[in-house]
Amino acid sequence: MEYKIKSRIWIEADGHILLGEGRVSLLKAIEETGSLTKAAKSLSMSYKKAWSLIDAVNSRAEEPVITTAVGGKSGGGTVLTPYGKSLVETFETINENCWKFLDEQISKSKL
Amino acid sequence: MEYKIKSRIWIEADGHILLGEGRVSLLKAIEETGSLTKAAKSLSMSYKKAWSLIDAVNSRAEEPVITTAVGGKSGGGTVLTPYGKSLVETFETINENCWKFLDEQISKSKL
DNA sequence: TGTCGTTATATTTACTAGGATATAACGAAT
DNA sequence: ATTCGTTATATCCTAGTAAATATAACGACA
Repeated sequence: MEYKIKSRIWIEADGHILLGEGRVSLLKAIEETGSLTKAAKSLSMSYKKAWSLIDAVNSRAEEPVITTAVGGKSGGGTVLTPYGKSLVETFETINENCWKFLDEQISKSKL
Repeated sequence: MEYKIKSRIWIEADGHILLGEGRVSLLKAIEETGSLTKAAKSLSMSYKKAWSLIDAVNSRAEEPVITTAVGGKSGGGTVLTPYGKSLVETFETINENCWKFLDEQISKSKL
């Protein structure tokens, strides 16, 4: 029986949560599908929840994270801005670095 | 407006959570008060919740984390075992190291 | 102009984690 | 024997969160 160490990180802006693991996977799903509806479905998440998450991110981020289009032949869609992509990218690198760091820490410890 | 990075870590045993921030503060409160009832009160936590948390820790840890006494003049009490103390200590050091590490990471990033 | 799939939002329903409450057992001291 | 404060556990009940449902607005295209 071994102990394992886990972590969750998130980025805060102005005391409110801006970006966590859930929101990052949603943003990535948006990038892949080009639509908030499809992204929500691909994560088995209700549209409402997905929309609230994205709304929270957008209202706290220094720049918009997505651009939305309403209407048109395809009904519209949602795409990530370059700024949104860079947010996702730095989050994921820091997150992976954190995991590695913690694994080192636990193996150094007496447990 | 600045972004800050936060984290929560926890230790798992056998796929189940063993120790997180909440359980650690409870263990510390037990160490200070010598009683599960008083520890729960000092954290404004119901006895039931405190007991369930401690029970979960005890059932997953490799060695007992507390010893309990029932009855007697003072009604009984709960004290941390040396193993419990060492768990708390290593958790807290790793946690603080993690915070420092993440602060470095975010300041290195482009955000 | 009517259709379509999307964004956007409100409202109602269901679920579940936690709080409140009650009670038993225990044993040292008086 | 009685008292006392604690551990330990069961049951009920509430509140806050998430899901389900409904509906409006939009605009390119046929």
